[in-house]
Amino acid sequence: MRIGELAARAGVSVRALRYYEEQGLLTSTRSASGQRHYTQHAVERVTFLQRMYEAGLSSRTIAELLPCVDSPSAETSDAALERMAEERDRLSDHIEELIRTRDALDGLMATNRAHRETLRTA
Amino acid sequence: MRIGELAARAGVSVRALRYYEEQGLLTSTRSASGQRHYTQHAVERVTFLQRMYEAGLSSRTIAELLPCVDSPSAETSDAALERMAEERDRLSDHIEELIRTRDALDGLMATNRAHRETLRTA
DNA sequence: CTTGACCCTCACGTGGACGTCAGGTTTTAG
DNA sequence: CTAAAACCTGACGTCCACGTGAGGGTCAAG
Repeated sequence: MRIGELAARAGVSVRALRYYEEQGLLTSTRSASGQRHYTQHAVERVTFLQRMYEAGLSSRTIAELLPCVDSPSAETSDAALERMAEERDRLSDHIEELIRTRDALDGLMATNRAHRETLRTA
Repeated sequence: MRIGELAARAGVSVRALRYYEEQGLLTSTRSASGQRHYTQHAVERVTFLQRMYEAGLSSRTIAELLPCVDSPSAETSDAALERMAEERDRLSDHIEELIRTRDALDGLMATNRAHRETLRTA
């Protein structure tokens, strides 16, 4: 498929796909005229990339993880696996922090609603 | 206390505090010479702001929530409370997404380690 | 009374993941 | 065969939470 279709299927912009390639996160074969072509597999690759971005990883960091994704347990993936474990732990900490933040918001909302009840009863 | 001390206590930069004030998220009294002075309460205010930023809220969004924080159940906080509930839900969804991402990373790591075992045994 | 730490207000710089316009080629539908 | 739609490569624009000087007052200590 061409870049427009991949963009539609993966739910991202064409510009984003070109950017991913520029960052070494996504490869494509080129037709004689220079147009990018992708396989079905590219869709899940892009989904994976989106997931990593959402987790707060930078393009550079994602690039460091890719050997681990593409060729499991190759010699070169030693560092990648370590990096992945590192990012996983960072993500885990972040999740816990966000949960505490959600609790804080819940507390604030409860306080407000309690006050509201007080006013209505008075 | 002055701005330097608040920065140290809250663990943020002096620049950040001035920025928060510029965005209407933090107020200060000024001395005759124009220097900012804060009360103890400012420390927790800044901590709250940091928490909101970490949750992915923008300055504008945080500003919309503040009436709810400052004067619980005032007339003006109706919209604020609704906004807060909205952001809480958004945060909750985000947390779940991050957990799925962590699971994905765990799966990748497991696959890699399994391959590694296979290679060692062979 | 001077030195050094701290404070002030502009105001431009930064990094990252794209958005967007320019100017041109290629593919597809009719 | 033609026009629209889709694609290409630069390259500058955007947003946002600050970082970072520039240039100049302020305050406690010696």
